[in-house]
Amino acid sequence: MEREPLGRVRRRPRTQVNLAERAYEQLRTMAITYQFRPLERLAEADLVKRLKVSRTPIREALNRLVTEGFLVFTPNRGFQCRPLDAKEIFDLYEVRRSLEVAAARLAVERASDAELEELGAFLKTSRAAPEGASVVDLVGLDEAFHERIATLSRNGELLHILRNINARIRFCRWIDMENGRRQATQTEHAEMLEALMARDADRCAAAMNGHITRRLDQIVDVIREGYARIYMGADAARSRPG
Amino acid sequence: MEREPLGRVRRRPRTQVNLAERAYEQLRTMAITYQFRPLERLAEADLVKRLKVSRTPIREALNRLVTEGFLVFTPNRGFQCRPLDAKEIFDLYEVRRSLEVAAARLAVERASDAELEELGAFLKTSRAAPEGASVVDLVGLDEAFHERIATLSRNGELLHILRNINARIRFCRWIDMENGRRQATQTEHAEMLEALMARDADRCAAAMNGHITRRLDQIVDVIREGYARIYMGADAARSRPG
DNA sequence: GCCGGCCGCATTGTATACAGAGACGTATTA
DNA sequence: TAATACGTCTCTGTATACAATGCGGCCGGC
Repeated sequence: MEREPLGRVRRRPRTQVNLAERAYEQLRTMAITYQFRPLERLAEADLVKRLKVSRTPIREALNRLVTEGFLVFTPNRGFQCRPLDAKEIFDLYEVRRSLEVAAARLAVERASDAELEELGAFLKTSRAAPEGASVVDLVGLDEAFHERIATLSRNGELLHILRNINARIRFCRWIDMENGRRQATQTEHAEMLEALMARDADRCAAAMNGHITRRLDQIVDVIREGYARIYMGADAARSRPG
Repeated sequence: MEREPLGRVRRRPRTQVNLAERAYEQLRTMAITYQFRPLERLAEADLVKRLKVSRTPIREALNRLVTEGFLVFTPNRGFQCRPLDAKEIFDLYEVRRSLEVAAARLAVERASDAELEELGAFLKTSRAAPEGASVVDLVGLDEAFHERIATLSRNGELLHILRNINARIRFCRWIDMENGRRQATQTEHAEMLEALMARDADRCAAAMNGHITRRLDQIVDVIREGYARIYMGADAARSRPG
């Protein structure tokens, strides 16, 4: 009866994408940045009010975040923010190391020369990021470099797992980057690129291994700092007192 | 009014565990064994009838299986069985290899002598499994050996990821094991144990690497066989025509 | 006869109602 | 005063109703 001519925009703006998907992305961001306090209980009714959708999509999103390791779940008690656990972060770094070392070796075999050129170009532009760039941006560039190598490994499953791990340890990487890691990161990335271009798998794997192991060695300090941030204020994850 | 003395069993058997959890386990088993045809659409209404629970717990289970890689999901079209994809299985084997090699190295460092003794005992009893043992049982023993090493790496995240991968490639391992892999498996496991006990990380890593790489080399054939099984009948995954 | 659009049905997406479990406070008793 | 038991209340678990989407069949036009 009130049909419209084709090509017209739909009357109601329409969600256009799942409410569950949107809820997932919002909650995921909050979890990554520790906007929930560790072990804080996430009452579904509260989230209904905050996200303005019903419990169904919210539960769907929460469940997904549990299987991805961002939240924990107890039957009949609901969902909680995961604790910031030193052992867990340590384990994740260790897994990340083994995956990225493998990715480096595979990339040496499988990446084309053109792709390595492009990786070099990316490294160059990222070096050009301003001195005062935010840690969020710097970690973004760092992650991007590593994920590019993983992409060049031509192993989709490896990349997928690595992305999940990266999201889970991102908070710690922000803190680590604040401690003036930028210079060392750049140098070590350059070494990896060189090894890739030289098609030297052993050298590339060793560079990657050392690169990540050095971060791993400082986890305990980073975690301690992380606790301070989380309990200092909601936005502590993002900004550094200037 | 009808209260009971302590220590008595509850009157109603009670579900005792989430319907969602049970639905998850049932559907997961079906997915692992390819009781759904690749790309078969899983209509929620059908599953309601089959599992005798409402759509809510079923959707929860299905969503979980998507994030774990057992199903695929398309918005407004629902859930499908994942395709049996050679590249995906290949990638999973590659990831598995890198994780298990890392686990082997870590286990060399971290496992106690007593734990290695126990691993040896396990290997001995598994060797005693009868000649006519089912492939399901044999693969179970194989997986158990590998997961024990992962446990000895003391890295919970690594173990968790490995378990997921094992479930996703289990179907292929059944087929591989049918092709008379038992003897080689036993020998190679023994070699790994020896290297562990000698506390020789390089040798242990090399043994693990070779062990898994040999399986990887045959993936294509295994997948071809897998397709035949899936399309031959529901129970094809389990039994081998004598 | 073939192509395109329209309509109806089947299926998914979301909200909500209701039931059950657990937590907390209070009152009662030893 | 302390411990316990009970009742209430909040929150989660599940079912179901309703909305919206997409697919397939049917009809009409070319």
